[in-house]
Amino acid sequence: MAIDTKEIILDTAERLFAGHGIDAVSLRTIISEAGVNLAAVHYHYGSKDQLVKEVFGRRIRPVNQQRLLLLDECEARAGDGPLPIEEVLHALFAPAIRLSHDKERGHVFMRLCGRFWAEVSSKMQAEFDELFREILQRFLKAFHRALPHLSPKEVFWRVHFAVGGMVHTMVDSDRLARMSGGLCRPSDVEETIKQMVSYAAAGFRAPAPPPMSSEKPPAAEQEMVGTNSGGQS
Amino acid sequence: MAIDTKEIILDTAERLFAGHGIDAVSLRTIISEAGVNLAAVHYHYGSKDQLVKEVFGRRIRPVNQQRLLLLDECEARAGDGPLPIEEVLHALFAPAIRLSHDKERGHVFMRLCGRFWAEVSSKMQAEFDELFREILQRFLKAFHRALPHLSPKEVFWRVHFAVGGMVHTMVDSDRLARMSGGLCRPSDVEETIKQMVSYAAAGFRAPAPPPMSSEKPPAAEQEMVGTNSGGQS
DNA sequence: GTATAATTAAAACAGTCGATTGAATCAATC
DNA sequence: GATTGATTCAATCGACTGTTTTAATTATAC
Repeated sequence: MAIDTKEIILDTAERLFAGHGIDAVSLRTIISEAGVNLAAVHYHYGSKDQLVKEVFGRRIRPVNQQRLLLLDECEARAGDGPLPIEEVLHALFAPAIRLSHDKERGHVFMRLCGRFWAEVSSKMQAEFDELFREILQRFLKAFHRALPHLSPKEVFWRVHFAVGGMVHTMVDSDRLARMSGGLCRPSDVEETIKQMVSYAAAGFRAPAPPPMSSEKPPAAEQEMVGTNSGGQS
Repeated sequence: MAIDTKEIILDTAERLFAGHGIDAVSLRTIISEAGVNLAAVHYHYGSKDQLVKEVFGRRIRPVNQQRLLLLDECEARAGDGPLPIEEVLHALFAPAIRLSHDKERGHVFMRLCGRFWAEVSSKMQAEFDELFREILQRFLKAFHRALPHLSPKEVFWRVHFAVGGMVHTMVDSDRLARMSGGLCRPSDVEETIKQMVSYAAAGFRAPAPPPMSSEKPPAAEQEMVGTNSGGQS
């Protein structure tokens, strides 16, 4: 009867997971909302965990592909020169944030992704990490190429903060819109991306905080920023 | 025979919530670990929700008090002059992060706080917001005083990103330590605070992104997508 | 038509959940 | 010692969980 039971389950689960969290949504809530039978979930997906994984994987796979694609293009443009930090950050942020308008229910994905990041069961944590390992490695190198004067430690810290801002935007953008009284409009994707890139780029360019006690002499802080191969402004 | 059943429940719940999440930890897990009776939880706290609220409130109240205290001192030092952005950020970050060393189980609180932020039930969301309303208002004004050239919208966005970095550090610092192969040491509180302040201060000082070519007017909001049962409206 | 497989439906499984009960225990006061 | 109030105990409640089973239905091929 239904157009495609399998897909209806996936769509409904995605919407409910995003709205209320994974643990808070039971299979019965999903099948009730979707108008299908309970056994259909296990018939098509085997278990709730696998359903959860598929709900997430369906969205994140194209996102990560596009991230790598944008990074490839960025590296191609840069040639042997340094990578513009804004472009690297844009390649990291834009595919995830932009998905919120590519699909009609895209804004659902934003909250969904954040939920997964904070709520995924420890059993699935390993698979979850694996989904992002390649992305992390590629972008770590890219950030190092963009800001060679930063030590690997600083790069790790700042990637961490950048991801934090991204995840927080995905999970909590509703609160931002509410608290700002509508001044900030997270539903405006391109504006959101610009804000994220602008803030994170400045954060990445911040001078490294002075070492606490040992190691790392400040050395000559000769900034290599300012001359790149591209003529764009 | 226990020293203080009420407190043992609180401590155990805090530790388990921080480690596995709120929904994932049942009262029976808590009372089993704490060595108390199940009814004791309801006797002392009434319900799981209230236990959750107390677990969080016990830690966050002194943190927010100290935040306001540090902000007061910062404002007193500044007199009528502008507030140093680093000091404002320090007042926001340090009490929460530093708690991780004030108490033995402090690092537990960091993960706990992040869990609450992302996982608190929608029913408790209002009370949760209320806990931070005063803090938000005070710090919004402080940030505006520190960087008067920023529009309120920019301030909101950047507070959002700063909080995101903080929350992410609380939730996911384990992953940072693991992924960086020990290069980053989130257990080093002062170093962590320095990294956070350095990154966020630069982000706050970033030039505002140029306004979009076509500033979206708040025209027609996007309607709910999906098939509904033809409800006329 | 029947045979065969894919899919859906209804019911029950075994387990956990938060919450409640009423009796048992304890400490302090009279 | 008896009384009172606070606390803890074991047992149980009804509801809900993910999962499985078995039967009915549908679609497709013979």
